[in-house]
Amino acid sequence: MTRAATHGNAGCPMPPRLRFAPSPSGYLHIGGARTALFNWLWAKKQGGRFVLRIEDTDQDRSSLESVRAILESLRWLGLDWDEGPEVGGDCGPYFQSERRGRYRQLADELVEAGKAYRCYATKEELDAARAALKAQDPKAQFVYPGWWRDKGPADWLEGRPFVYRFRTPAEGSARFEDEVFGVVETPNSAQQDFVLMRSDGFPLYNFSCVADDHDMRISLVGRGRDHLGNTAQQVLLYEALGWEPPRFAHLPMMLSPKGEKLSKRHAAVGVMDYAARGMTPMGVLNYLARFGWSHGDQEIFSRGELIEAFDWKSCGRSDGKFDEKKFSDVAFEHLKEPRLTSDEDYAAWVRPFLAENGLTDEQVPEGTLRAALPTIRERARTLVEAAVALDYYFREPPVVEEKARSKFLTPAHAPLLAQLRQVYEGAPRWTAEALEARLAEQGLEVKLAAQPLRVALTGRTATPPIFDVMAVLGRERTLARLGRGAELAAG
RNA sequence: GGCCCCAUCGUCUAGCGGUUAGGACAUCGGCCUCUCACGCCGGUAACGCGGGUUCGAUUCCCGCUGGGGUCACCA
Repeated sequence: MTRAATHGNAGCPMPPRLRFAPSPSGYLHIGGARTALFNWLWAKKQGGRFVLRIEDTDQDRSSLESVRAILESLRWLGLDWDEGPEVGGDCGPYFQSERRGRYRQLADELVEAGKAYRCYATKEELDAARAALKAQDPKAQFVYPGWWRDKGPADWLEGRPFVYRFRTPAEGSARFEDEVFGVVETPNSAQQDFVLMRSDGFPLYNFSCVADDHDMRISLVGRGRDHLGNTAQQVLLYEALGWEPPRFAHLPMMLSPKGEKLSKRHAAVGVMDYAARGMTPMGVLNYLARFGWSHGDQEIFSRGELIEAFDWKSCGRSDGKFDEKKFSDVAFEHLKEPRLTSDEDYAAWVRPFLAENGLTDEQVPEGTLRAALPTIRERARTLVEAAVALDYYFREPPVVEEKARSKFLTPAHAPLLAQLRQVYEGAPRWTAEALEARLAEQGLEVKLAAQPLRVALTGRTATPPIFDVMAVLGRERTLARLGRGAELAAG
């Protein structure tokens, strides 16, 4: 039994509950996807539950459109959630905007217990104080002066808007043991009386996060290191509310190649951008998994292997830089290996890209597609490239590149092409080996015949081994294309 | 600036006191070859600096430097 599997005061082993809690203020980017992945992996490995919660407490930045985009990305990645939007669960609602009553109730309880207080200072007053301080000392850091810290109900300005502030203990410190970073301790003196709820009744992150993680019985919170500092405040809140905190696991951050915080400015960072580029979900997941986590020297993992091998203890602690080349290579590895992407899955993944190029499903028989895949797997780094590589197998007639034609389909090649057509018309067996052998039997050299043959059959100078191509095309289409090639060559 | 975190090839990383410091990507040679790829073989390339501890530090401790995060009525 692992520590993480133990939760609750009875010490009885319970399946862990993990969560991913994005704020719907844009699409899902790869950093967020990695956070979701690690939590998902641990839930799968431990037989726990993976909860999806939408942190839409910032009205200005949240949108339903973003919620849809995030759900779409998670589904594409195959990171299914056991509880959350569209699937429900016992701990709902899973949108924070629908849980405001609970936050208000908890905030009032904290006030009653003397752990929080109402602060009637207006934004204007605060801004003025901030400005005054800056005027005196531009480098000074403004902290809330505590105007309402020691006041009580008798001082409340009924009818006026107010925020709830946490009464941070003057002494002591917040301490927790992170699964990745170990013991982290922050003195309370470094903390000011932070706001719990805004005057419009919406909670702030640190408050709603604690309330929901508790109410949703989350046993381990895995998130980015940018939240490491927030954890101290949250630990203080758990103490004030008399709750046992969950375990925490912070992940080192994924930075841009230049070492800056990753953002839209750095090429593609959205999960669906990579889907559009023709990567598979596992290609993306594999790269993300190996970022800040390792398992000996193993680089490539299937979904099952990832679940089997994942462990918070094997996560690193230092931030890393995103590397497009490595990402591309990992994604390629997944396309190349039938062990990682079966022919069946590959066919299903590549069809939309073929369709994008104007090849309808009727033009792409499943049997031919499956037969063609082994010939292009090691030649296509993405599904976009795969669709290009597969094109001539299905397009009738195939597109003939001008440079290829002018080099290998000239009048001088016409007799050879005509001869090749005859040679293969009489071929008794139609397998790659037999087709290659037939050439020598008829006194023709592979070296001399290959390129004209290739261009006549595919319209290109670079393709899989030409006899493999012929085997996939079949006798009828091969002979037809040879005939057409001979005609083109003759002019 | 306060608080917190981090530090091995260009990049992702292995290493958990004694290793010729390993792997992967990238890069540079070569081999294979009907083209293009794949694959294979080989090369270049790293422990930030200074103190300790120790018979011995990449590894443990301290300082420095460097990088990052966070200090909102954002998350």
